[in-house]
Amino acid sequence: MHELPKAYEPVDVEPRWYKFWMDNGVFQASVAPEDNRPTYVIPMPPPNVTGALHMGHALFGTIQDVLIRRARMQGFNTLWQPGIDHAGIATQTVVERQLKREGLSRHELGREAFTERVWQWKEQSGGRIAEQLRVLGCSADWPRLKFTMDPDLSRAVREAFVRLYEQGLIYRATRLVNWDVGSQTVLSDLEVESDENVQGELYEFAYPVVDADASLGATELIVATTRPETMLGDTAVAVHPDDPRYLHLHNKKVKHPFLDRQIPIITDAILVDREFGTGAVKVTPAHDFNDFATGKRHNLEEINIFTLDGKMNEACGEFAGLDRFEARKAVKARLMELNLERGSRPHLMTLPRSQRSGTIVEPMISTQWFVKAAPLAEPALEAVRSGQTQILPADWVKTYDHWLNNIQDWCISRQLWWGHQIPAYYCDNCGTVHVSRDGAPAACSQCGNTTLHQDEDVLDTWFSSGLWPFSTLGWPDDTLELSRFYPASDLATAYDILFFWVARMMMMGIHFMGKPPFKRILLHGMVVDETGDKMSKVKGNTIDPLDLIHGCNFDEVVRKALPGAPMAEALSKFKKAYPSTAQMGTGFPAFGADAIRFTLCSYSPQARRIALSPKRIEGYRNFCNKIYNAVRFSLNHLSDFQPDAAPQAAPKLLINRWILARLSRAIRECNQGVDEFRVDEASGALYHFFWDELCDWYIEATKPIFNGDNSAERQETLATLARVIETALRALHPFMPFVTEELWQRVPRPLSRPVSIALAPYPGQSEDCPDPDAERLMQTVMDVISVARSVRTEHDLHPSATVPLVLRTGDALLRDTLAQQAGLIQFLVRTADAPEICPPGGSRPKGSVLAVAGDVEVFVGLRGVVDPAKEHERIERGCKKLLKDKANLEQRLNNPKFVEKAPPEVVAEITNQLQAVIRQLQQLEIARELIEELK
RNA sequence: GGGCGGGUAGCUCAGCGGCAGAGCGCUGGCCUUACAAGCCGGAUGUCGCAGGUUCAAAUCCUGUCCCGCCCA
Repeated sequence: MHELPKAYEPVDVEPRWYKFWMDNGVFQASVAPEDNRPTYVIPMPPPNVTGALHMGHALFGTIQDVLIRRARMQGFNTLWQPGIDHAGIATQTVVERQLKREGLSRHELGREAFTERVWQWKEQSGGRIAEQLRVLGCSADWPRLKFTMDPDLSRAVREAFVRLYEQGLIYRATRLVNWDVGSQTVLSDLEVESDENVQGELYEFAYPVVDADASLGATELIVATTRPETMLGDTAVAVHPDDPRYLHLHNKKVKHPFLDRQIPIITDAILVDREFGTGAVKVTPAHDFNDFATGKRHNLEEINIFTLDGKMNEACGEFAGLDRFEARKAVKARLMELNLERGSRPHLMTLPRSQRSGTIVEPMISTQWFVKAAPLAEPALEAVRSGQTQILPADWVKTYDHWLNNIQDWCISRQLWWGHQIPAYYCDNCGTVHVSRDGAPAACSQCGNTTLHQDEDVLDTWFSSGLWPFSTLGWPDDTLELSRFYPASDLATAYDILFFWVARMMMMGIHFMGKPPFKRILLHGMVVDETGDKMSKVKGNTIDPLDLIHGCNFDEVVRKALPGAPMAEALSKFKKAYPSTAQMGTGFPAFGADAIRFTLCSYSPQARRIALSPKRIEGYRNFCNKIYNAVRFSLNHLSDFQPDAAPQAAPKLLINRWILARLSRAIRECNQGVDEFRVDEASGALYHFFWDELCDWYIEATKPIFNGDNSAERQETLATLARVIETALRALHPFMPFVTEELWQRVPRPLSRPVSIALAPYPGQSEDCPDPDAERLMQTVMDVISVARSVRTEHDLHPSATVPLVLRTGDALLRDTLAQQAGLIQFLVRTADAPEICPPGGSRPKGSVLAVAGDVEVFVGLRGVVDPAKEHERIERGCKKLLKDKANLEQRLNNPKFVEKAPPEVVAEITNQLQAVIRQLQQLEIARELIEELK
């Protein structure tokens, strides 16, 4: 085995091990009939086929990989089902844009040729994200990768559609829907986003009243609107029934100024808010959801005024052919000419925008397919209510309930060419609808006509993703996979797709499989920039995770984050979004996948926003290096060690007992953290153990032993070190798969271990060795050492200078312990000789400074090398703090209610603390006297 | 308008009844044979604001002010 370089270089190491895992089939779920291990299953949220890896993917990839790798090591038959989503609108848009560059449109190409083009594009550039997830270390079962348009998944989609149709849960209806003018398709409610507080205007104009009687009041009705152009589709004007201003107009009509139409004045208490605008509302039933409902109440005509691409249609008279925004100007100009304009004022409003195309969504009346949602929602609610499926963090249950309780029917048809074409066929003769799982029927069931055509539309992409947990396992066939891996164990995803995806999987899973699709739903936050802003191309604050893994200079990072912008501007925006990059020179070094992963794990998953700090990644890159060097040190001593040959007796040395106890504790915390979906606590426990305890204390403590001549102690320590290192690497592996595999392969380990750490047992109860006595005693030893070191530093002693040390305590057990650890103390405090350990009282060592560590008086010999003034300062500082503590404790104890009502153990604890403080104050008094002797 | 988060050290965040914590940054010293991507020390807080409950509140309750998200 070759020498390990001095610093860890992830770029050299990572690709090698990924290949090794793939070659050994480490990630593959087992379908062997005789395999009766319990299963652990995670369906991976399928990324869009158009997508490139972004920090959101890195986050879910990391979290799920931690869960799946630990479960795999724990002996579960694990399946992490990977996949890619065909992403209807997004993909179609990408290819249409490509065609546009060639001067073509999809209509010129025709449906078949266009779909062919999309498939070509998919084969070439789609799905690179799967490759990128591998760079991150994700241990999905890649040979099982599914694409939502694969033939088997398409079959599942058809089957689901037909069954729901047959059950009356899918229907076709003419409704007011959200029309995406940009993509020219209908959208579901969820795909419409609201732009809040958009600066608009509230525009007022007058409708002349037909046969007005001026003696009764106004002869015109002034309405206020934010969309003057929709007046071309007005079929009523509504006022509040009780509004005294308009009583004389009830049952009258107004005249449309541009169209040959009289419009009724109606009274409606639901639609009209008397305080808003003029208290009179124009009603456009075909283009506004509230107006649509009003229209239904009053039987109003619905007049469509727009074409599908957002222009005014033939119903608009002189305005026909204008774009909807031009039409607004034109209508206003004409109203002005006719002297009907009555004013305008600024108005903040909310605009509906397409999540996909970004254009303003137009409500339109249209015939579409819908899923009846309420009957599917009820069992999905019940599954969570009953605990069959658990949502973590539980805060989200309320949101889930609220949405499902108020769910609207789901519009599932889309006017796209890329997607699952709706399996509905219309008779060309009589129009009868036939829904069929196996293609067009030979003849119409009603009239016998043999020419039928299939519905042009495709299904909402989320319809197929809703089937994901079982369509990927072979449904509707009764497969081994389905019986073994459904329902899944955990679903982990960012909270933003709770409705889009999670709730729909719940509904579909329960409906088709009879059981909810997962036992737990784990919702985590979204990665945002270091200042808390959403990452976006517009802001120029996106970071490509691969740039963090492989390293990248900022010029290049910024070129990608804000394409086309001037470099200086882009760079300044980027650095503002990530203040900590100011300390990182000209670019990101190659942090490696492990560092990114550990960083993402270090954030609490329940935080809604995960503010990515590059400096934090650097810290965990350093941690990788720390692990690497700790193992490098260990290997210097362990190269010939073989654990199977060594005696397995429990260690006797305090330091060895202590580290095993601390390791146990860290593993317990880690397992508990992962179990509770607190990967931050889990990773934090291991970090703290490895760095602050294993490296800073244990490894240091082994040095005098390895350099000493006590062979029994050496052997015991070698065995313990080997065990601790190997166990710690296994515990860390789910978080940092690469560095742990790289090191584990070199570390002495039992012969029974498998080929890869990824298959080795995860540390757990079987290796638990609690030892609270060792922890307590070692803590005192550590405190003594820390206190002595503090004294040294505070008195400006050079680190290489040695000092005499006397330790006094009344506790005989402690004296024994300290005596046993004398070598360690000598080494870590740098004392001239072994410290002198004795009971309190008697003559004090001359020329010493006294400090206190719990029940131990620590005398550090400083005669002649120290400034008494400094010591005075140190003592005063200590006194001040102790006196404050003393006052605080006394105040509590002097309160009779506290003594009476607080739990006895709390009172005892406070009493003990007070006594300890008093003792320490007494000792500082002595320390003060000792100053004299320093001179 | 309804709902949900958040406001704790200079920054990013844990903690959610019993002595205010971590990482980074800051700072003093050190190339101590695993690691300077390091080691040994140190400083740092009206826990958004105002009330209340409690022996005890960053933590529970009420109100309030900011910030963010979702829904209508």
